[in-house]
Amino acid sequence: MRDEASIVHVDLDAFFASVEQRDKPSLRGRPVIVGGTGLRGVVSTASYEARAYGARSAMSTAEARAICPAGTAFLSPRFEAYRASSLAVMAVLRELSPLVEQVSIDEAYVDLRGAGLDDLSTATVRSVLERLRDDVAAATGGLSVSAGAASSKMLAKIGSDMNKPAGVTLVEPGTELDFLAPLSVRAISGVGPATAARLRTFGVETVEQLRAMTHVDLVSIFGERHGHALHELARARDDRELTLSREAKSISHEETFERDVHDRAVLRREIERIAQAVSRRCEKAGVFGRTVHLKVRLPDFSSLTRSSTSPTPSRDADDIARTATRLLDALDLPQGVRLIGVGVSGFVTHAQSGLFELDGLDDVDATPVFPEAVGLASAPSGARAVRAGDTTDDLATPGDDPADAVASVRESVAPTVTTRFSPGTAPSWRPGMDVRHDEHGAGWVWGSGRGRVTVRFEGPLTDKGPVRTFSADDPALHAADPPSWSVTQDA
DNA sequence: TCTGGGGTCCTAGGACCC
DNA sequence: TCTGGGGTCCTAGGACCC
Repeated sequence: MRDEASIVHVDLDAFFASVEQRDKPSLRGRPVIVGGTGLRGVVSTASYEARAYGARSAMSTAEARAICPAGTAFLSPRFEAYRASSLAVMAVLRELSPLVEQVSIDEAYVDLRGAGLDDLSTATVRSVLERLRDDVAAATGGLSVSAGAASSKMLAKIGSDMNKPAGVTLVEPGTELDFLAPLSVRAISGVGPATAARLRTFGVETVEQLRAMTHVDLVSIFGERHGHALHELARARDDRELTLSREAKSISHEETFERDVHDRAVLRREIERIAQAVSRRCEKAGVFGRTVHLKVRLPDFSSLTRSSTSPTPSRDADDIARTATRLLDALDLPQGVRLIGVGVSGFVTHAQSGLFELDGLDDVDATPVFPEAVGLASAPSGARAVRAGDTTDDLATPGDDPADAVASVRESVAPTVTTRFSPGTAPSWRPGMDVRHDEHGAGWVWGSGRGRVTVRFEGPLTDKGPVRTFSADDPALHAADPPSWSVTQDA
């Protein structure tokens, strides 16, 4: 917590609806709802006229239709228009101070310590807020913002919400504890419906009451991080600085069906479509992901998530769809599906560089090598790159033993050789490489690490999942008869 | 009137390593 | 032969935010 009110939170009022009213004069003064307009749509933003009838964000559009009068406009969002206005607002903020944290399309923090002001007295800060409100209106054709200034992020945010719309609130330094005391615990960042309900069971509804709970109790009820945060924030202790830039950690897309879907062919087609959208966005962001996520929401609104991490980063739509479909196929879905979503995380900025993180170069000898093995790795500049689809023969200098070639490539550049197996024909088995669980279908063998062999199967191997690891001295690996597996090209 | 879509962060358990 | 504790990675689920 600072000793001056130099953190500002800026929040656009009824943003989406206000943009619509600005752009279409016929909507001004009328109730406007922006959001999903389908059977299962929800309200993103309700104009203040619509709020007068009880419409709220996150309410189902069906309910909003029931309570709003005839003449209410129900509009689908126009994100391009909102983004343009958002950019204009952020530019105004950056003009004031370069220290801006954009939280969402309609919200940002500004650190006035970067504004080059002569002083940070409450009088100065108040006039800065008022000018900011006018500058935003001028830059956006009349959009209205509310702003709060305080000694911390939490209090600035609470402040910006207190006098909406177009209100400016300054929490005077020194008054933080009194300001916070009578507020609902919901005012504290990180207290949502579940935490509030839990606190209510202890008779705690206000921040003042929350302060009476001990640190020990809060941590034991809510866990280390959350419990500690509650204890500190209730006392207005908040030293969070602005996060000026942030890199995306995941990219996902999901869609709710108008009616629950029971047909798996429909689900698979939807996964393909969504994977294409996710793939395009990864491309735009310049990232490749190692983990693919599948999300399924059931008709009872419960949801299932499954994920799969591969040593090989990718953003290829077919790769993503294949993995997500495999995860889907392992689910039993007798009730049908309400929503399906696909996401990617574990980003790297270059395809396949993740392999270097997967496996060190210190255990080459422990790695079984097949002449047919397909290398999947990339090399630092100057070294021989091993591409997907390379075989060990490709890696070998003519006349050399391919196994030596792979070993040398591994030593110099490629930490891992991935080999795909399928059951059937003549085995290329050797000690240390047992894949005798052939009743479970095809799998990948990672010849990785310290005398161990890791096998990842396409489907669930056991109820514990698709991975099994064998240690080098596992008797199964040294059994007399080799299992019937053969190596095939991993396209 | 039934509940969107985009994210982030945390927890807990298991596997594995040291 | 038994025992321990910390750290990392992965997975699943849940809370929260806008």
